[in-house]
Amino acid sequence: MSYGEALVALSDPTRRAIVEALRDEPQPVGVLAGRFPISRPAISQHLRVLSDAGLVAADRAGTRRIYRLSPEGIGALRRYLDTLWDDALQAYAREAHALTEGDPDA
Amino acid sequence: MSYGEALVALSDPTRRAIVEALRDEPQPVGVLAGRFPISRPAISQHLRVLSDAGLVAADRAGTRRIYRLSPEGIGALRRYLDTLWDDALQAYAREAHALTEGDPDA
DNA sequence: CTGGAATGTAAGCCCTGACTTACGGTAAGT
DNA sequence: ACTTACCGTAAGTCAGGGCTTACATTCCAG
Repeated sequence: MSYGEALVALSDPTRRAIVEALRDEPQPVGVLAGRFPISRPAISQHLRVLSDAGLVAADRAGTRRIYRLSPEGIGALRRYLDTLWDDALQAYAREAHALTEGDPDA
Repeated sequence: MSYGEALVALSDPTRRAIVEALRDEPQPVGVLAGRFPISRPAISQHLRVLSDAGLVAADRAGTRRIYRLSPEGIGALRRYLDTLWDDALQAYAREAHALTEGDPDA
């Protein structure tokens, strides 16, 4: 049950933008920082949060660290939402049934 | 593209707990507030955020408001994560391919 | 129509977290 | 070995959001 960290990580718009940037291709921190109006350390801190949530991962290439999307955290979040989706549909179905049938409890 | 609001809404642990409580069955605000160690107005504020994100919806029953899960926001978030999942798998496949083949670019 | 129950809203406090600058550490180049 | 590039970490600042109390609103009961 680690989807909580992933949700916190993706709640920040800057971190979502970082994820969006990594959708195209893996990128080192410096290049990534160049795409945003904030400092490089701030990007590093965001990458730390995203990494802890299992949403991104880094591959070392000399002194550089190439970050890429990681299926780990994304998959966990996806599985959680799938079950939540099922429950939401059941609630919706009961609602529709109650309205058409006029049956308040069963 | 309203999954941003949903992510912000679900980033709070109390709001996630409210969603979990609503998975069992729709509940009025008062009953819902009884399950948490915070005040009732705080619950109302959380429900407001969840409602704006399309994660929950309310049905009026007299002076009560019965809240339930709503497929709207959950579905939007699910669709976004599906596409992100695909891109993450592609990145992972390229990574594995590069390692086994030793081909750094193509 | 008056009383009370159930809920949303307003104003204010306080703490978490996002950002900055400064610094430390590691790897490549000469 | 020295320098330079690239990156993570530490400490401090400041705005945003979650919580509370107080108030406004709506609906049913009598």
